[in-house]
Amino acid sequence: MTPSALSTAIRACLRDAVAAGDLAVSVPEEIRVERPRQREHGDWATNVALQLAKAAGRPPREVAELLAARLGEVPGVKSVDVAGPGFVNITLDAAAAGELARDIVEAGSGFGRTQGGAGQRVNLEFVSANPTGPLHLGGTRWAAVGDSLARIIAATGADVTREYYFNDHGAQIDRFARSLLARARGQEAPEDGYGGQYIADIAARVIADAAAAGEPDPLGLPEAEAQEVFRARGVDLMFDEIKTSLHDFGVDFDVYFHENDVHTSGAVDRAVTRLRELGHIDDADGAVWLRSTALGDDKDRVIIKSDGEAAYFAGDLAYYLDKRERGFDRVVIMLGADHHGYVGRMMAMCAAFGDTPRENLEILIGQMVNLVRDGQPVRMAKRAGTIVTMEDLVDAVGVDAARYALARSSVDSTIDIDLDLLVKRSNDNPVYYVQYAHARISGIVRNAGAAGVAMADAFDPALLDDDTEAVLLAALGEFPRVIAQAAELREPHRVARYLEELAGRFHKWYDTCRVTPRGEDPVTDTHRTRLWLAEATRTVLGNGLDLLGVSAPERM
RNA sequence: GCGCUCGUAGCUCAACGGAUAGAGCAUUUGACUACGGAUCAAAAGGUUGGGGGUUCGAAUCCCUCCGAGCGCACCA
Repeated sequence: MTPSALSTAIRACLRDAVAAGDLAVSVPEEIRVERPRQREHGDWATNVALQLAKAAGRPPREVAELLAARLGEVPGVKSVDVAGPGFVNITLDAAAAGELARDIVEAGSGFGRTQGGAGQRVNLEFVSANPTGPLHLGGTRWAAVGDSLARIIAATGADVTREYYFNDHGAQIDRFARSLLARARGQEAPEDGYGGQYIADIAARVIADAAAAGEPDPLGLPEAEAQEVFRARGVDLMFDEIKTSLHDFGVDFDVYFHENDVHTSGAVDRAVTRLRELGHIDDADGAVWLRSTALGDDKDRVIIKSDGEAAYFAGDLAYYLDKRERGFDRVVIMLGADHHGYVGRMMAMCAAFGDTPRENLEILIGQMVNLVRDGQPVRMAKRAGTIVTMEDLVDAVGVDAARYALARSSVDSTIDIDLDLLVKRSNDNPVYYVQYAHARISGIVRNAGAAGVAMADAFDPALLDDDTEAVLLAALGEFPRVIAQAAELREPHRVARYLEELAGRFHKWYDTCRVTPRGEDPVTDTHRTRLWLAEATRTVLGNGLDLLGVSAPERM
């Protein structure tokens, strides 16, 4: 019996109680069924009695008793207990619980997918790092978390587009170009420019590419033209490098949106016109302003500067409108904590367009990644060239370990990465624990074939009566809800944490229950049925790892 | 000064407002005739930064103080 089936049964019991006049409350639409922390409390528990007690005007325990009496009659329910202030603890028949193993195997890669997000069109923007240098650890975190989140939201039936806002317009790109040019001439990076080996590499490639194409040496051009060559070619090379790094990291975007486009296409003008019609524009001091204070922002924002140039924020306006016009009803943007100051104006903009903040536009703020060496924080600086890049991290621990380590923590917490420690003791990463469980089951399945244990010969869920099996089955049954919750809360780390727990349940079960007979012992239906459970576990581990963009190895 | 985010075991981190706050690493002790020991069993480790409040119940919500990070441009 699945948690959702149990939840439905509980609702039916409560309605019966109301119909019989035993209880005077309105039955909630959704009843939470959760796994108790303590195993002794049964397979599942609900606190619905505690929640209904006040409305019913009865002590919680009395409501719980009413529910327990009816629930005990439901087929598949073995026993029901009332505990503590009014929790209802439920234990299922082994057979009813064990059916889940077959359901999972039959659902295969589809197990865990739901339809709660069906019909939603979600645009998820993440990374969006400027093409002035390679991706650093912060961008790497958003790549891992954002891509996983995209997979998770898609698993709830929503249509998800991954998008990268490519900032190829403005002053920092000019600084990047000047830095390249300076390096190509053998000079120091400008005061406000960028340093590091990659600048030298790219500068050299710009010159080499020009020579290969039979173009004049950029260094021989007049200053402005030379800088333009280094700007255009340098940005392209840098961006290709970023794309390649992301691809190697298992992250591919559906749309790379160029900031330049909103400025050249007239999109900014259209957005301003629209806002003017809606009455949110002020003209003052020769500039055009969004009157965002009226919509909750700290201060009004300049859109068009008094020199006639569009402010950076103008691009945001046009870009948001563009996403909405492309049909996305949910625009989600992941930003680092250093950009949290944008939230106010972005939400005000959303409201100005007549949309609903936090519904049509969501901004997820993630905390920073600190680089640590010998227990001491190391500051990363592009100019000094002391950045640790995505490729450094991947070189140190590999894609799987890197993605997992970054995705298993809530983005609300800053995380510390000690590269030296990771290289030395890469087995610290819990990803190996989860992957090992998957590989171990794969080994079992290989051995089972050789030992003559075949799933096709039998499936008798009542034989899954060991305590470790009840615990494992309960964990397996939670998978769809874990995904749904991770999607709803935008918290991919829940999937990782769940997998660690599931792997733990599996390892404990493995220690207690054999799938293939020992020595010359005969093959029984118990072995065959356990093979179903092993396969079900492997399915869920594999599906879960896939949501994190981590491989599920058959051997390690 | 104002604002946002955060403060949980020695370390890195979990915990829809729920029961005795949990894992991993590190430490200590067991299980190697092992379906893969990258495992399992057990011990130890906490006033959830301090103090108030809300309620059947608070790490979680509210107030306040302390501490940390990050923001507060007609820069991008």
